[in-house]
Amino acid sequence: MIQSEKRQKILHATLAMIAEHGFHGAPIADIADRAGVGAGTIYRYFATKDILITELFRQLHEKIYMRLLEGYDAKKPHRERFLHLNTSLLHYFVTNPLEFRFIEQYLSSPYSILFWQNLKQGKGEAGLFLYHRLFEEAVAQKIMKDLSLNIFFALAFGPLLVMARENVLGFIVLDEVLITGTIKACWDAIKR
Amino acid sequence: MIQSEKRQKILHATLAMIAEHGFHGAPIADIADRAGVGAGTIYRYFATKDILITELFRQLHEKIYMRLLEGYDAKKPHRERFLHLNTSLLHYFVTNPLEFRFIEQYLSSPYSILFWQNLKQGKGEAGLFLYHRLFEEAVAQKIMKDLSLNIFFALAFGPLLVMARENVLGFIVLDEVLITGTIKACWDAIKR
Amino acid sequence: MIQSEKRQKILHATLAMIAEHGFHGAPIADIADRAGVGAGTIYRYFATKDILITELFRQLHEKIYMRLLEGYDAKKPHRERFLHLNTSLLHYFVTNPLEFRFIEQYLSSPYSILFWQNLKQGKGEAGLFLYHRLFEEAVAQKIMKDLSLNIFFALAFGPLLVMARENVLGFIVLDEVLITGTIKACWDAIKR
Amino acid sequence: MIQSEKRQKILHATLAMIAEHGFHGAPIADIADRAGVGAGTIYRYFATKDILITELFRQLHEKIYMRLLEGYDAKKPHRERFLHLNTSLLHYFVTNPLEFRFIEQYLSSPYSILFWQNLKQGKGEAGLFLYHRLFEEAVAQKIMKDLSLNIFFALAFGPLLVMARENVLGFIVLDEVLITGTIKACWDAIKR
DNA sequence: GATGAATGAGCGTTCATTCAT
DNA sequence: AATGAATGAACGCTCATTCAT
Repeated sequence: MIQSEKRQKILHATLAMIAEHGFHGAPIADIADRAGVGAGTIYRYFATKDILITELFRQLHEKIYMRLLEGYDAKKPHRERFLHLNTSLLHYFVTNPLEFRFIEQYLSSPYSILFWQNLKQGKGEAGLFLYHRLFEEAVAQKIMKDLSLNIFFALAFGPLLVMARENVLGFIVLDEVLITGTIKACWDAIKR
Repeated sequence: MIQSEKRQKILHATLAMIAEHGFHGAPIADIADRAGVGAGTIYRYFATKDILITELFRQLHEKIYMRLLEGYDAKKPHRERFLHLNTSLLHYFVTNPLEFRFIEQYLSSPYSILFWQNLKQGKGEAGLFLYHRLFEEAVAQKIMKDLSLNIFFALAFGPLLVMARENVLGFIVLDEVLITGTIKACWDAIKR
Repeated sequence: MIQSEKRQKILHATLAMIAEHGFHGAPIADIADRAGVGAGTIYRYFATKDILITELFRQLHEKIYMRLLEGYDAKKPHRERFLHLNTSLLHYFVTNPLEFRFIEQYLSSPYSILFWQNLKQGKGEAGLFLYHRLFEEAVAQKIMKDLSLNIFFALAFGPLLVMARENVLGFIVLDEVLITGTIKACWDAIKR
Repeated sequence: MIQSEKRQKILHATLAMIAEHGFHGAPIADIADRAGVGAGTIYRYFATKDILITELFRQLHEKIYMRLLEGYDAKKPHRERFLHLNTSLLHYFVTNPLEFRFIEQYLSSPYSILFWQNLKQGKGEAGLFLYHRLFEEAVAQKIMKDLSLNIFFALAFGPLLVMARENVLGFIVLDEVLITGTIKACWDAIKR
């Protein structure tokens, strides 16, 4: 097994363990077992458990950002761009429930405070950047309500996160129709 | 100090510790110190740490439900009722940031699985019940879109949770005007 | 309830708890519950738990000694006296299994070291004293083997303790005939 | 140090601590110190303290059984076989006082209930098996008294246990002559 | 005198991290 | 480079003892 493969196995085992059992139920020994490596080996790739977790989040975040960019066309109408982004994101969470469970826990915990701060300071390329531009333009063109960016984020992401959670818990089954329908409703909340 | 006071002190210390430092950073010894009691004392009121945490959530949940009922009038128009509920809730989170931080972490963690299941099975009186009725009526009267309950919950709560988080992290300052404005936008998402 | 009654209740609760659950499984709180008194009350009668246990043993020891004296006639033949003492003792253990369980654990634990030392130094009146005299006389009169006192104790008490244990564990049912028969066999071991 | 050595060091430290200070006075931390290992290390070899103790007893029991078999010849006369077994056992206890102290406490405590039950049900090879056969034959051949097995055990082991205790407490000094003499007296108790 | 709530030292156990192999 | 046995600090929890009522 080459190095980067091993690194990925460790990251994935961490993802699965935390997604399924929470931060509480994910000791390094179990992660190592699940990754098929020795416990000590993990420390050759990640200096501490916290860094492993932070790095896992960073990687997922980047991966999702890349996914959102796929097929995104900054020249299309704002509504269409918005639908594209949110539909992609929700679709991603629905097809990757473990990742969603991890991200959800990460973002709700004190772990994420640094992430949020960096994000708001514009450090690190992020999906938010796309929304940022989209919202600013649309507000200027009076297509969207005259609300602040943070409010738009709330109106745009909030419903999506709750739906992804309901999906992961088995309370709803999200198909393409339902996803599109709901994202359209989100648009209603922000459009003028 | 009378017994129920001490119990409340313990619950509040738990709330504050977990809100500020996460489940990780809240050992019983620290909670006890913060509550001004001995570590052993906590176990006179709560059999295990898990039960303490679960009970804390249950109590907050009940308290918030009561708060939502205040001034709620089932005879008023649906939009007004919706605005009342969501405004009250967001207002509550804004004025009780520690409680929000705790609730957010609790609901994102495996702790909450039981809670969600009970909720969906209608066990325990909950704020959701009010929304339930409200949504069903409004859908029947073609005031709201023809979406499922779970989708409404997502559209109604999602933005609110994100805003409360942004508020607690200091990214936005929510005043009454902003709260009302955003909740009205939420209504746009669900109304026909 | 008068004082001495309460004291007895505490002693009996201690006896029962330790007999049934061992030294491990007998916290003061449980003993207090079983005795029907407050936990603090126990400390008005016994300075520490160790003293309570030691005093319980002392009391049982004295009680049993008194029992052995009943009907004991130093003028009867040695064999008869021996049969009387051992039969009484085994009978006592059979009819008081909790006391036997407690005594057995006490004597096997480091608690008892002091007791043994005192006994050997002749401190405290004890059943052993009767045996002491009996053995010395019988050896002098060539009725018993020419063995040391300690060996006689072993030959006289050893079988009795094992039988009492087998009885308490339900492996044998000891009736009068069996008791007498076995004690007679013990006599065979020590007589010339 | 190889693994099995470390395991043995832990078992021996447990033996010594419990023999000297009782179950009470043998916390894992002290056992670990005495074994020269970290406290956590013990849990790599034994899942719980109870399992450590139970396993220690099991191992001692097996070792002693093996010792009794040494030089045991089922074709020799019953008396000789009996003297061999009991002399070996008492000799073992005299030369291994710590083991005797531990075994004594173990067998008197609630720990041992399971052991007794298994023994009586014939589970696990045990020294008792040898006695079993010996007694049955000797009774059939009218060499021994017509008593039940349990009674024989009492008459055979009882004195031996008391003597071992007196030896360990320093009240008697058992040499070969004394051991043999006493065991012969035990035979008198069971022979016809 | 009697209580039982309160205490905190001390327990058994876990687990992030280290390091000899 | 990789391992996993070893570690011990830190955890959740218990319980003998105290003391305000």
